[in-house]
Amino acid sequence: MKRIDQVKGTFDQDKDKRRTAPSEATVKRLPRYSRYLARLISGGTLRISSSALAEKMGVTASQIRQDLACFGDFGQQGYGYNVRYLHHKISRILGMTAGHRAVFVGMGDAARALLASPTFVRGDVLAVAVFGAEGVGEMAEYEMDDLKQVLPTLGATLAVLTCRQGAEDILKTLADAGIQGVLNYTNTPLVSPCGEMTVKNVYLDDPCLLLCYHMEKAREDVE
Amino acid sequence: MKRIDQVKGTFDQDKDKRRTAPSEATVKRLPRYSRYLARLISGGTLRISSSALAEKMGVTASQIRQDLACFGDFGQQGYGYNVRYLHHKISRILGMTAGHRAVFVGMGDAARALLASPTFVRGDVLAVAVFGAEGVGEMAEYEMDDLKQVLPTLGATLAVLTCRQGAEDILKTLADAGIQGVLNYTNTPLVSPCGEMTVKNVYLDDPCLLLCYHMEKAREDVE
DNA sequence: TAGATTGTTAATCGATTAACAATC
DNA sequence: TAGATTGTTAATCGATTAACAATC
Repeated sequence: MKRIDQVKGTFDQDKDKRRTAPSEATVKRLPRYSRYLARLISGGTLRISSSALAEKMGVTASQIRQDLACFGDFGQQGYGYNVRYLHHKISRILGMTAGHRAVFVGMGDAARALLASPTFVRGDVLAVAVFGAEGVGEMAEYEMDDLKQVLPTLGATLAVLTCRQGAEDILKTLADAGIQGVLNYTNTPLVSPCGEMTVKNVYLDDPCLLLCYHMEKAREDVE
Repeated sequence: MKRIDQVKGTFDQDKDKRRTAPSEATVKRLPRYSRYLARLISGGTLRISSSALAEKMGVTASQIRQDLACFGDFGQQGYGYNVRYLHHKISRILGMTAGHRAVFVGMGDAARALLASPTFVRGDVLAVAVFGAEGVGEMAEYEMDDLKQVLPTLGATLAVLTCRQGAEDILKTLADAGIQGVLNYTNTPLVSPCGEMTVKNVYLDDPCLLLCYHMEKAREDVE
């Protein structure tokens, strides 16, 4: 990476400018920005300043600008940010324009809930098939045993796991088939078996635990 | 707080020792620690050192000790931490011993998934009733219209929202009935109407968006 | 042009890590 | 006692905020 830039020399310096790499904290804020911008779009708002956005997001204007500047120059001095353009850019950064196709292994409640979320309803990620359970909507349905055979034909990039058992074996099969991302709602924490695959373990009661902590604290603060 | 301590003077200094307040980052790690400790308990492990725990959690031993030291002295020099004791302490910190009772407003897929999570299965939080939908397990069922009337009789501390509409009005009713915490799985972001209530908006597709971002990045890193 | 607001640099703040005395 | 490992203090690192020149 460094070497390529050195070869390119100063010529590309202004186009392909060196930016500070986004921190994980920055990345985690992007979905919230994206959601709010989507609201603004449906509300017909055309432009927004970093300070207006900051107020709505409960952060500082500086932080908004810093966060966005990691990825590019999306705004315009004296004007602010074009809502549609910014939303589009963030969608792109979040990989929502990559044409992801998802397969579901099992169809637990978490999977159903995910299918009802904006990302799937809008079709940013497309649900193409389900294995070992009844599908929802237009998804193709397959037996669990057909996973290995059918998977390579689906052009899927990510998988959603809500199966009751065998998650480890299934993960291996998914990796072999070139699946690049796995959302694991199973109670078995999984570790990616190879560098080409990213695995995210989701713990549905986490928000509940954090809520309870904050409730506890709120009570203490009163005392 | 400060004034009370000043009145107490140095007498209580060692008992009620001044600790650094836990950061939000620290709090967010607690559920993971708790989950892993629960696993160790069922596996029969009696003690664990900060360095062993750190390795499993993918953090440093320093961080483990700092995180825990915010809340108390849970370990013992030369020994490490007693697994059961530490798990119990973290449960307590996370408010899991507070006897929380939850009511469900609606019974969407997210609510169902939550009911199947360890927190509810273990009974750390008790599901007592559902309004406007069919219940699961032992929950009492009520019409949505009965919310205002029945709520005060249930002794509920928190509410889980998966209703299709009217979330804002319902929130008001919940607040009036003294509900202290709300998990909102609705697509309408909610803001707490009063200081006694903590509201947590949950966005189910967030993990999916972050996964897609990391997939994108993983691909770029290869190039 | 004047006003507004960005992208960016420097200053501050907070969180993580390293180191070590205390002590089981 | 010797070895292990904590709780804690100091050093480092990174993220947030403030400030401002660039510029639309």
